Amino acid sequence: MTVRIPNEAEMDWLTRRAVAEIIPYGEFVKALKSGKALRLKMGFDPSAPDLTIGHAVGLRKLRQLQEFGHTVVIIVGDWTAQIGDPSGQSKTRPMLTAEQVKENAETYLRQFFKIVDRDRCEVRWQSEWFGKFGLSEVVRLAAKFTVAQMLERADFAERFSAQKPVGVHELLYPMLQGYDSVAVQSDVEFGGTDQKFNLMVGRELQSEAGQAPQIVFTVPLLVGTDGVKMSKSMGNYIAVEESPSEMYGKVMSIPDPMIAEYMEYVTDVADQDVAEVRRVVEERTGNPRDAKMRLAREIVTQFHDAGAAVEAEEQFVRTFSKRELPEDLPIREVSFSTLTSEDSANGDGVRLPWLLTHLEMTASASEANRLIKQRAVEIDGEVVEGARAPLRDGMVIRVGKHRFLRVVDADGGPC
RNA sequence: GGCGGGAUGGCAGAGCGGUCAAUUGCACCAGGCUGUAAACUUGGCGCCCUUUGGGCUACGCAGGUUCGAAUCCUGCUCCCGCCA
Repeated sequence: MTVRIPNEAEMDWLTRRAVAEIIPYGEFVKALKSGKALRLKMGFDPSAPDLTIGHAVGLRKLRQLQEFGHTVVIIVGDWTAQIGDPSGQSKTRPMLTAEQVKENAETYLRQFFKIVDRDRCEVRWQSEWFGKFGLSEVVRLAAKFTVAQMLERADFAERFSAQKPVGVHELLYPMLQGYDSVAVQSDVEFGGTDQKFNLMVGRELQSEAGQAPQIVFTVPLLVGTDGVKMSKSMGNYIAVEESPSEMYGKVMSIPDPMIAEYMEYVTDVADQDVAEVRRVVEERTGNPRDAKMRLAREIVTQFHDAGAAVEAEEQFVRTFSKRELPEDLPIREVSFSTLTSEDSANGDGVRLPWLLTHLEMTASASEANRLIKQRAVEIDGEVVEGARAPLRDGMVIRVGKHRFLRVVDADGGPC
């Protein structure tokens, strides 16, 4: 496999766009110019299987470097997953079983290879080396660090001074991750800015082991769709496997000040254009919505394709701007006669709260009741007033802005 | 090992014998306004029902005191801190 040396513009793109920090910067530039195939390490915890476009920031960088002939080494953190990465966590995570880890890892890799080129990637499991580790090795590894060093980590220090628990096993996390670098002989390790400490530990252990210390490459963290840190638990993320229309819609819901940032980090939109968008948003010289629509198209195109992006946009305009029904209205077939008998319907039809809950459009009948009272439920375009409504084959129920359903009679006709 | 503090709805955090399905903030949902932005504003936010009402289940777990307990007592479980 031949390595191509980036020209000046490419070098600039590689080392500046969507980059937080490269330590040491000079080494990295030198390494890219050396013509040597680099081993680009990235680890992941198979604890949270959904990849988000936040992860895509780093993965895109890996992909770009693959195009120049470098090799990605992805580490499946099957041991560290059992600890749970303490980075940015306010509390310790529950440990996972071996089966869960395996399953999660598969899911993760499937998504990972949507961005990263599988042919120029090496998949390594931590158990390859940690499986053979004995207590003496663990002690030897731990002996290389002091408690004070570990407490340099911002999140450990914060938790410690806030009198929140810090598990002893958590101190092991950075060491294990660092040792991975020794095991796979990595040249560069990638991670979010919150990973900096862990990545630096790798450098330390590599020089101890007589290897050239890896270059640390951090990418910025993408904030969530609500403007705060993107995380699974907040539900404010956009998954890479999301459907085109979901993805498009979620992008449209991000706050304006984040548009330029998203563009810079997860798209290839030219720097000048990103700067222009930033200016438009700040100075309010145009409608930021247009910039956001472009961003949404770019993102959908990247994770699906251009056709899907156009379609998602049409769908979006139709449903939300024009308030019409979406084209790909979900359809639910139910037997009207069963519904009628189960609900002891009378001449006025079935009880709506019960029906909505039965159709899983609302979590409970109480919730449905509230929504009806708040005039948030429509049937065939009419706001629902009463508690009962007649069934009609093909009726369209809408709850709030986002929930739609076309109900079709499974009995095949009026009952 | 000793001493002390605590466990309340998604989170934070009030309540300390009845008026508590439980103050408040955040998060969330819905209506209005809009660009599914922000800001603002209104309502809501345990479950079920024939819904200006009724019923059921809930304040770590198990018992007890009482006409009545999230609130008092006993035991258990778990968490946190300090000292050793």
